[in-house]
Amino acid sequence: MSSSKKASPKAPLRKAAARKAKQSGAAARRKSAAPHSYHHGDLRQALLDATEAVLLEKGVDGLTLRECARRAGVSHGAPAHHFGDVRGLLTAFSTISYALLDARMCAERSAANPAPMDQLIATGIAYVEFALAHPARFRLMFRHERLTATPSLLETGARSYTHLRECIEQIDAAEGGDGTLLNEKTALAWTLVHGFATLLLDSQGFTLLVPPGKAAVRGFLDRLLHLSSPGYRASALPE
Amino acid sequence: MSSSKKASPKAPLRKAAARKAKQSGAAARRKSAAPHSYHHGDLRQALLDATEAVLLEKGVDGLTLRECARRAGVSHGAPAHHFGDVRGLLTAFSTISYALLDARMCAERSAANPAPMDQLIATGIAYVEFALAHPARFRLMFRHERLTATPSLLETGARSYTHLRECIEQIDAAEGGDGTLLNEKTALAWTLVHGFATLLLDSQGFTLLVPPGKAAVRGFLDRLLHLSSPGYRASALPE
DNA sequence: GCACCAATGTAGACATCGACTAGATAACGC
DNA sequence: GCGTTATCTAGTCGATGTCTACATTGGTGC
Repeated sequence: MSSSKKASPKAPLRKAAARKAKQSGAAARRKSAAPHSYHHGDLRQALLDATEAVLLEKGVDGLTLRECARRAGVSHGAPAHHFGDVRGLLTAFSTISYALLDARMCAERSAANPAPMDQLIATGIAYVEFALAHPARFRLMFRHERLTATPSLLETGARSYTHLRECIEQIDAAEGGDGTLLNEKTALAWTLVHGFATLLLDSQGFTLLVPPGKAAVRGFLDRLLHLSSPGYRASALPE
Repeated sequence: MSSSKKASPKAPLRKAAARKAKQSGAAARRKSAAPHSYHHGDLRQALLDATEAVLLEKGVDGLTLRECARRAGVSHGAPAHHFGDVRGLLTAFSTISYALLDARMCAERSAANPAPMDQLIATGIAYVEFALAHPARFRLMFRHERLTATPSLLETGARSYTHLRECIEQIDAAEGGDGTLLNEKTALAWTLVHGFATLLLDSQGFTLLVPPGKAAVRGFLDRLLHLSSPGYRASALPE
């Protein structure tokens, strides 16, 4: 609080609340060493961090631009210089979220058995577990009314489809398929993982059907995805 | 406009906009024959009608209590007497929407072949076609942050699950099943129809995979649901 | 060094929103 | 008729998104 800087007549509102959130992180990120400089230093990232926090606490509908600005310790007008309007902030946040989902899928596929079906299972599990780990993030990613379809959003958003498509094609090739019905099979796999994730998040009735626990959810989805792959039909259900 | 009633000093704002929306309908619904009575007569229904119109035009996020009041031709505070707050209005609207979905499912099942699998197909098609016919309605039904979990909402909302469950049980019985895995099978069918409907509404990438046209969508979903029913696996995919 | 400029942040204004309140009006039971 | 209750109006409040004018800063060119 003992600032060596000159006392501004307007007394900028860089309050304690700003550093309370990400004390060392946000402060260290600033270009200038002064703790109360007029310029934030990395407001863009601070606003994205605040968005994540607000999204966690209050959901998509509870998020406001002014609240994010408050948490970042800046005035309510500051975000406009980085994101334009609230749609810009949410679009940037969604783009990052899609990239996180892509990274999660890549990691799960790398860790999984290279067999085509195991790759599909890993991809689907990554999709569902991402949704369960980041519910508000996942919901926002499909709220087009509050997003702007920028090229980078569309490109990043298409990657999850690409992962599924690759797995389906590998399965088809491994089974000696002729490449027909790839659209249908991809749509089926996508429908399964998306419907599963969405219902787990948004339908309490559905969760009663699915055994609780992460491992059980994995097993359940595993069975669903096996069902959706023709080559594995015979061993899909024990009945 | 030539009102026989005494001129109120406060000049109520029952403007032309009110009757422009549902001229004969709303006016005829009023208990009193006076076109400009202080009391609306059926404001509750008029607000629900306005909600549907706004939902169609501007989506769930664009819906405003004051806008609904304007379209119904009443002051912004009037809706509170019928729905409490905006959550009350949306909850009532969602409850009606769930009832419409239930009615649609009942109708499709009645019109379909009584064979268990055909019953499931009909139910699933009703689910998806309802979502496509009433996108904003369908999206609102799963936006729990803006709804209140009233008993009637929960009860009405559970009916679509009941339909699916009944079909799955019938299929299991027809196949001489032992009743095991009913939860899994119901979850699978629900996942399919919900994921399919949700992706068709919220993912432009997904729609590219599905052949356009109502009949094609029906056929596509038909195949997906056949896939999900073990007894029909052998004839599911031509490959 | 230094003046200038674009980027960044502050502060205030405005229209609109949801919610609340007090009071006006109408409908209904007695 | 009369009182009670339901319904509706109008005003208010705090909060929000967006816009504008202005302040501050860091860097660029000279």
